Amino acid sequence: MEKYLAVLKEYHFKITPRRKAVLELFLRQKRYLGPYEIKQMLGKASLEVGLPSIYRILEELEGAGILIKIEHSSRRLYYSLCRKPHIDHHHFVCSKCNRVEEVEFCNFSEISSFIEEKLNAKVQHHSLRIEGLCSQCRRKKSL
Amino acid sequence: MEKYLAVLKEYHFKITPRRKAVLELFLRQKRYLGPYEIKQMLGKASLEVGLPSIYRILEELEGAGILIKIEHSSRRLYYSLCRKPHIDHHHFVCSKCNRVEEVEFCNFSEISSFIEEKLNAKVQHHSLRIEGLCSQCRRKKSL
DNA sequence: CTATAAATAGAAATCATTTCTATTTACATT
DNA sequence: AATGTAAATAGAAATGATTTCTATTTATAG
Ligand SMILES: [Mn+2]
Ligand SMILES: [Mn+2]
Ligand SMILES: [Zn+2]
Ligand SMILES: [Zn+2]
Repeated sequence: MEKYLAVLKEYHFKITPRRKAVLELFLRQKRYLGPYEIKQMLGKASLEVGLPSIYRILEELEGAGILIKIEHSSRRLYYSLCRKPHIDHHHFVCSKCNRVEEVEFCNFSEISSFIEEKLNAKVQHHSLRIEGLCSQCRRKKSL
Repeated sequence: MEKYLAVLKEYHFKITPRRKAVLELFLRQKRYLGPYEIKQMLGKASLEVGLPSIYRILEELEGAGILIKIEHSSRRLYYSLCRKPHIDHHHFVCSKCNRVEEVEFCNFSEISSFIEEKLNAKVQHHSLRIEGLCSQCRRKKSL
């Protein structure tokens, strides 16, 4: 937690109860959370936070490299703690239960240089999304 | 065109003026089009088509493998003709002008088996999005 | 030609996200 | 500790892409 508050200070963000509460939530729940879900969880802990504030805080934390965002195929936004900054964050999404897992492995350099040559473009970022059945759903399916 | 109408028949879709008009549009414009843009272009050609119809037709054509969809980071949907069915359709999106180009090259098998082992999951699909500057925007930037 | 299921238009609803503005708060500075 | 100020926030309202609903029209099989 202290580590993250320090990052916030670096970025000249004030340390507010809402920002701390959102951070704590992500530290406790080690998974992807959506804005409304976050509002509800904070509400249960008796901290009412407006949705616009939540959206803003999530964006700020993402900008500071604390959270990573995933645009789910349901077209909703989800965020989770960024365990390792400065590495690629790719995702495996279960097509059955929507669970999201991070994928670190990625051999991208070959594709990247292929594209720069073929399209004469400058590659900046890339993101890989893998869809399939997570271990749980895979098991259920075969029952 | 005949080729695509045959596919529609295969899928038991009726050949209607709207569906033909949408297909013709994609055959003429060799690029990604959004639903509203499509409505406007058809309107100029004096064929009024409701947006719900356009959304439905696009989904149907995608289901039949005629169109491919991209969920743009603007969170809007775009479609373009699928030149080669049964191959991966990955995308390069210009972060400046939003131009979309298809990327066929993809060495995915290594990542796929890594994930299946590591997560004990079953991989079904994958999509790769590369962002950067297209050749035109790259040139402008250096001017 | 007719019957019928599919396709369509248009209005309305949905709903995640964003914008706006008045009020409150963190915290740097006295 | 008190104060001033920019930043943060709530809440209401707007936005806007997409979807739903339903009455009407149409493609096409027989
Ligand atoms: Mn990567
Ligand atoms: Mn691929
Ligand atoms: Zn699952
Ligand atoms: Zn460009």
